[in-house]
Amino acid sequence: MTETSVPRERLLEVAERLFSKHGYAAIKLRDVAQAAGLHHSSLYHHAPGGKAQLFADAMQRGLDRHARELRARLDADDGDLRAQLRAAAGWVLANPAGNHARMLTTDLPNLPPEVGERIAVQAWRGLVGALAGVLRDARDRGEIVLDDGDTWLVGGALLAALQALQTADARFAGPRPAAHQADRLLDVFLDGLRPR
Amino acid sequence: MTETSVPRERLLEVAERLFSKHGYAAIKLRDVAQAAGLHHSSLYHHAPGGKAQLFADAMQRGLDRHARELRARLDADDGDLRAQLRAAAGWVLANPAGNHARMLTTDLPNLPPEVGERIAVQAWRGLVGALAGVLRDARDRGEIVLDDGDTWLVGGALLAALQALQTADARFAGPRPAAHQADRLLDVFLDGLRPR
DNA sequence: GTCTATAATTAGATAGAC
DNA sequence: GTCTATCTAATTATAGAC
Repeated sequence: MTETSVPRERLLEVAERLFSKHGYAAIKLRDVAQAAGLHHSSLYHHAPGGKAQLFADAMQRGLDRHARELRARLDADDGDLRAQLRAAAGWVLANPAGNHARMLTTDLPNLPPEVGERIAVQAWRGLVGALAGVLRDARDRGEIVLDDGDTWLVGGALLAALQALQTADARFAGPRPAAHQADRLLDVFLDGLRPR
Repeated sequence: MTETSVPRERLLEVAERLFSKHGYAAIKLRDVAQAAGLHHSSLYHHAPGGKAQLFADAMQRGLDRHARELRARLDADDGDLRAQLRAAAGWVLANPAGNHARMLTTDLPNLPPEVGERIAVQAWRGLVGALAGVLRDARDRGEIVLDDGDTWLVGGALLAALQALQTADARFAGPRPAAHQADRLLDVFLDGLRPR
């Protein structure tokens, strides 16, 4: 049983960063190879299936790590929904290149359908599913009111809104730090816009 | 004063549809030309600056139309925030290829900085700004509570959440129609998750 | 595991006829 | 305004030496 190769790990890490930031079509194999300190022909040793397989392997590895990191943050603040959502927001804002909507709609169609489908499910379960889980727990504790059929809907909306905030931050955010805006966003989700 | 050329309009319409759906890097000039019924070399007559200019012209034209359509829907349901937001949701769900976050983060960096910046501002003003406007109006009518500095934040979150819903719909939505889920999402924005 | 060399194809772009 | 023809460079991929 061989250990996981170190160069392969570094290659996948580099590939994940580039593909996540710029998208599948924009990144060329030479870009990945140069960033990893390899000749582009060497990539075919690690990913015999070529660009599509390299992308799939890199994204699977990245999504797995993302899900673990998010889960860890959510579990660390157990018992209070607001603290959990704030932890989730912190995670999103700390991850520079997160654009899972683009991955789903624009990148995955470049892969064989079964592979793309598996990655889409992995992304959805690991990220939206984790948020849906804490929402369900809070509902069970009586903190919030939420139908079982809507936990994924609200979890997805939360993730999308936070990633949009992260995207917009550099260009359009006001003078206040992103973390403060995320807090304000959580206020809206928890208390609503209408006066109480 | 010449009238706007018809073939040019159709070309821009086709280009906007393809670029919006698949992104700048994935669409080749030959794809656009074929869909428009032209030889790819003919594109340089309409966009002498090549692919980047064709993309910029197409997106500017598309964003202008989007802003007008959204504005029309918002103005049609004047006087009630919920009806206005429902109209906005209907517009988002009716537009198959909307992924403005990807355009901002992944597509625009392929353009000259000034051009990309102008399009980014146009997108933000026309879409998020329109939503921020109806939020501000509702605030002034006393329907909701919202700081002036947060109208754009909440407008952006609304747009992102609705587009994410549209994205997720085909693959992960439950049995209920997207319009119903959009309604439920508006409930959360208006009333919050916490019990009242 | 990595490289050199090379093939095969694709893509953006230009010149010039009609 | 559109086409044919052509060019140049980039891109994915493979074969085989080390």
